[in-house]
Amino acid sequence: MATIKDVAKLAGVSPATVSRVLSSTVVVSPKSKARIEKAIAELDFRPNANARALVSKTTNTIGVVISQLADPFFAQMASSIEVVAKKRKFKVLVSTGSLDAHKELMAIKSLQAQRCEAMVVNSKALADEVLIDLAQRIPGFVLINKFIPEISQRCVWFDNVAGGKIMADYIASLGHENIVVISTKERIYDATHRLNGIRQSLSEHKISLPEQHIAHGSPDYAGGRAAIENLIQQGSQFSAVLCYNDAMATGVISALTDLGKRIPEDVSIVGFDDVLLAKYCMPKLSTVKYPIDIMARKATELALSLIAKDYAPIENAKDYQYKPFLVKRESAAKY
Amino acid sequence: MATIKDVAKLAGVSPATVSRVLSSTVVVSPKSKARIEKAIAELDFRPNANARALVSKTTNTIGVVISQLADPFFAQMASSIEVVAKKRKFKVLVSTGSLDAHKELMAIKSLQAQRCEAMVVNSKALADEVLIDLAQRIPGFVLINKFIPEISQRCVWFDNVAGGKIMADYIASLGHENIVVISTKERIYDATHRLNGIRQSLSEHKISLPEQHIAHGSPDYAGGRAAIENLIQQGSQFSAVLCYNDAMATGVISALTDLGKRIPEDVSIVGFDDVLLAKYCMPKLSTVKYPIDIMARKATELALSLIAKDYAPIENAKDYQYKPFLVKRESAAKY
DNA sequence: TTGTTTTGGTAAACCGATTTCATTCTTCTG
DNA sequence: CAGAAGAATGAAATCGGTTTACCAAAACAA
Repeated sequence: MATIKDVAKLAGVSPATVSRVLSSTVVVSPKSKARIEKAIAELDFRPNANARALVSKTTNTIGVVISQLADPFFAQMASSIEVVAKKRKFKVLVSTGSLDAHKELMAIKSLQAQRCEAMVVNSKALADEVLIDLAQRIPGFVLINKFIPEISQRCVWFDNVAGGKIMADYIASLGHENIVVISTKERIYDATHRLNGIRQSLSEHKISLPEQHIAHGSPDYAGGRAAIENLIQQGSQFSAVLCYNDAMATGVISALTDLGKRIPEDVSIVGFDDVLLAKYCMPKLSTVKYPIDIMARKATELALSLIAKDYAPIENAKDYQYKPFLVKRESAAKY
Repeated sequence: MATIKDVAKLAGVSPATVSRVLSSTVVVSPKSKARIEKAIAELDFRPNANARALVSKTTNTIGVVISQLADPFFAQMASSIEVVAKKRKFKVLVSTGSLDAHKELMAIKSLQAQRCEAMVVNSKALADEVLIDLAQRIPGFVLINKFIPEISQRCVWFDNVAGGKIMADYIASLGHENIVVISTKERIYDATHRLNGIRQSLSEHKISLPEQHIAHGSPDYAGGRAAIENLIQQGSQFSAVLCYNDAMATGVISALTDLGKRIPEDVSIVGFDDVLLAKYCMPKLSTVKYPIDIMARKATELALSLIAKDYAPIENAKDYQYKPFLVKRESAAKY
């Protein structure tokens, strides 16, 4: 691939002049400019981004850390980040961290080695102290799924407790009293927060939630199926199922319809997240909205603004909390 | 951030020696090595990937070009690429090209500027000649959704015609004779190929497919709904619907159930792709499998092997064609 | 002891851009 | 027309690593 020197030679000028027309900061005589542009086109010259990064000390790159891309929820997140980044002429480096603290840290360090100036990270496994340390080291570091007081201005987060409350409030308001919860152990923060919200709401409504009414599974279709089947096998009676997420809810629906139950006539089901799936499945899923697209956009803008030269920390250091809301569709009905 | 010189100074050696312990190619005396490693840890030194790329002329980066990340189909593709790349210690740069030829080209050029050595591209809009030219310029360039004879060894592709045939054969074998097709104009290659396959199959079965039995829409839930509603409004009679993809099929299901039709008792529906959704929706979608995960893995391995120093073009230059197969679930039944 | 290897390490060039500083060439002013 | 001011350009330093060529000290052989 041609270098700036090749272009300079072909155009009969010095590399400095070529650089000038590339950045168009200083005036270059029209005739040199024309010759240089011709040479650039002729050689299909494309300035080496690495060389540029080295001298300018900026890469225009944003790093994204998520546990996995295939999950529609994370795909939506990555997509929103990419859209905002592209608008600001930033490139997007994606790195997955699975659910392992070490891998997550490696993913972040790799992005650091690339000199990504901004990072949006969804950390499932790293300890708060590590994240705090990272945030202090990396100017454009933004967390997208949790709130840590020490770095509150870097946190775009979702109120999972409120989400749990909303789903339980809803199902209680429909008159259900025998409720089971399908949770997960894989996304421990989110899951326990949601569960706490559910517990809080149910105790307010004087509805009991015995431990054996809580089942766990992987946070997907199969996990939902398995968990509800377990519950049924051990003889639990229920008229409503509160699920950790929409994918699990579809698993529950499928398991229950296989058993001849009608939804929502026999059993009401509430999901969580409101991914595309929720709108498409049958019956359409009543669920709790997790506005991940808006949050991801916000997180990206925040990360990008943190590294802007004119950035000044906001006086009333606030965090960016997003609230859930109920999306009523067809999977839940009066008892 | 600390540089190699800082480390060298702290450890009391020259940068060259530090570089040696980093790459561990040459032996360094145990005591210098220990001091250097201590200095690296102390300074939290992370070698600048851009500087490395500049001198070593390799970035260990693979670029991914897709039209959009949010679509589960593409998310799966990106995910599979990322998994293989990570295994080979490659970073992943994602760039979306929408459906616009110019934007696609810009996306690719941006990846070139980054000096990505490998690229997996799903091109919806670029002309074949442009792609051929690109493939010849970029050693690790692999196309993932189309076959171009001139660069057949760089094409990982899917036989859409066969896919169309399979779905039509299936529906014909079930005894349906009044068939409508929900297609799209947005993904013109895939769509026309699938349609050709359908036409071929139906004519073999002596089933007619009048033009007014083909409706178009955006390749998603809403597009499927709109298209089938159009068809109904203009009075088409049918017992089976062949859809461009699963998302459209769910739209069709939803529109038809809203009208009181039962699926598959009243109308049979066949989707395409077999994304997660197909398994989750109700009724579960009978569909044609597009093994995008396997294909994406293959494409990535191909791209990576193309740039390996020991790469030798395969003698019997072959392409990498993948075949569809039918996934029978619940949305189609005997007429 | 002297000569030859081997080992461990350094200095300096280089990768491909940007940028500062100096220089040359114009053009304008008095 | 001399001199000053301004416009256009080039030479060279720099960014942070890697690598080559080379050197000194230690180890070994004769």
